Amino acid sequence: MHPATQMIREILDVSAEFEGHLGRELSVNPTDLAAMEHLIQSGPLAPSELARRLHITPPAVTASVDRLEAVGHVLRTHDAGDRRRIVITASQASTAQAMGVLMPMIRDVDRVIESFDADQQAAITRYLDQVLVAYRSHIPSDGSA
Amino acid sequence: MHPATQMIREILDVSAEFEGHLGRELSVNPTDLAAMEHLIQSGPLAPSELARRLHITPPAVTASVDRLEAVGHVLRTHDAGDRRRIVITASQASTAQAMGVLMPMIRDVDRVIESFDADQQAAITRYLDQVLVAYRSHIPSDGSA
DNA sequence: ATCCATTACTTAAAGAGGTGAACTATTCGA
DNA sequence: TCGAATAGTTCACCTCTTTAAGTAATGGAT
Repeated sequence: MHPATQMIREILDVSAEFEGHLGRELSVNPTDLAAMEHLIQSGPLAPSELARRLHITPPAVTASVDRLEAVGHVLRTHDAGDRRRIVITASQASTAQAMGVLMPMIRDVDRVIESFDADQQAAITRYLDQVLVAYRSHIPSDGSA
Repeated sequence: MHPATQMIREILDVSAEFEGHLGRELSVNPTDLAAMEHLIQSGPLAPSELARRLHITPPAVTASVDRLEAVGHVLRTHDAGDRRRIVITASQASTAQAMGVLMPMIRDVDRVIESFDADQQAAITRYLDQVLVAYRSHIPSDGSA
């Protein structure tokens, strides 16, 4: 196995550790953390959308949002137009708290590539893109339809 | 966020999907899959070592090994020298089954870097190494002692 | 040589989180 | 306006995990 391939695997491990750290920081379980990440990344979302993204069922989302709401991490609001619909919003304070952990890490990772010249940066970007392609080619395309 | 940084994040997502695929292939839950991966990667391990690596408690390992043993994925053997100790070994057939999914993916990812010239390969490798360093610098060094 | 503390794993009871099925409220097309 | 569809929730049940207690084996101190 090429050192680069091995390092990608190590990045996966380190990333998992980082998630654990962030989860402890916000005092939430992995599912609730994943929900928070989507809400912070994408803005307010419907429970059904969270269910789709987290690969869990609607009742599990209800439970997750209950937990997050109880500790003030998110807010439930009813959609004005369609009163069946609920919108989940990450609280400002919790978003800031998560950002406080995420941003410095992202900034540092982002900074790494800047120390390479344009040609090297292009190579790195193309490499990552092709790794992504290779990875994806080994995942059966869902088939849930 | 630089495209490269964004792609690393996407690799994390795709990798998670791939894990799901492998788990379905072996018909095991995420915990049991993680155990299998360690056993395949590192060879026979003690339950206590699995507990340490998977960040779960010894009873959870007992349960996991019970499940894996029941479907023939692993074998429990008593250590000859110290009869308190147990050694868990991944079965030959299950290892081959997992390899059948893993190897083609690893091979393809490994192949990606070969299409770059020596200078670019060095840049890619150094980039990944520094990303790893950056990532690690944002993880509190355990502190469980 | 024999205790007693320690180590390694398991069993047991209880808790957290997930799913499928059924329920409630709301919207929308015939 | 009424039946079907949609969105979210409640309910019962199941799986997996943890803490606490139990069992077996080892090993150092006497």
